[in-house]
Amino acid sequence: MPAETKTLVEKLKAVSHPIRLRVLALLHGGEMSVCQVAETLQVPPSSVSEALRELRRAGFVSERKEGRWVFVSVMPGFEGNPLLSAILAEAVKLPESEMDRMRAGMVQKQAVAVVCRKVQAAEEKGVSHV
Amino acid sequence: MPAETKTLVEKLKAVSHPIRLRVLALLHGGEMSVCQVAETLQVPPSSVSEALRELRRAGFVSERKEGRWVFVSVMPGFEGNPLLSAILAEAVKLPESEMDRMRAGMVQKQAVAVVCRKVQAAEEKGVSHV
DNA sequence: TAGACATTTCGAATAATTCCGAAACTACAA
DNA sequence: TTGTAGTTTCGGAATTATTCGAAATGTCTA
Repeated sequence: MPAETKTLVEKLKAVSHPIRLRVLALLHGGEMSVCQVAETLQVPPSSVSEALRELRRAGFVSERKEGRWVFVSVMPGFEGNPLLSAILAEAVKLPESEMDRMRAGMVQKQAVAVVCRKVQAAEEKGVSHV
Repeated sequence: MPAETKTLVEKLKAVSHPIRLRVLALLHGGEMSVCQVAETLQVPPSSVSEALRELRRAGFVSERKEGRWVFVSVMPGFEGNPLLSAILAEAVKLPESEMDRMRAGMVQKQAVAVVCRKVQAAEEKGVSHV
């Protein structure tokens, strides 16, 4: 199997997944830190990290490190990428993406540090992540 | 998990596969029978049938029965579907799609019945399908 | 009707993915 | 330096996907 196919297949695989699609749609609304994404989607940070790894490999998101935080966003220039644009356009229409955006609105009203500490505290009390 | 997500995820999964992508790219060149696709891609008919089932479920191909043959093609009106159009545009660029198109050119010079009998005969002689 | 043919479904072995807690790693802060 | 917070990697059990031959199904033809 030639290398190029694998590349397109891998890109498509990267978005053939509920959480990864939600992450992509969420980032369409703007840059966020990993822990903000985890809090918004109500998913463990390790799962978000793995989702982001795949999306990064596919060339769909980029990252920016700032201190101990990693901020991720949709790859700059995605407007010129018809495949990614089409996927984003569909992904943001999903009902769970709308819910995620609502929750993101609340999350982003708080400082990054506050959000992330909250997640940690909830986990220590045994609050489950659906 | 809401139904709509599953739908988009399922669509993307349907094309996250080397053979299914090749089938889609091949059909972009025009309608073909299942056995013509199998002969062109050098893949067993049962595998092609399964690939087509997924693509049909995703709404990417449609079929037309004519006697004992089933002719499949890219869903009519796909030009108005940005997601499918973007996927097709990438898929037809793949090197193996170019090779498939070359082989398809030879396959289509012959009558459908001839092509399919040939496949059968080859299999009886133990010629392997890569 | 019997037989050939195109296609689909089934079975089952093998491989790949998914998921999340635990542990490791890194940068900051006291 | 010690601790803490954010992130990533690892382990490995559970689930799901892939593959193709064999068998089943429906259609044509002699």
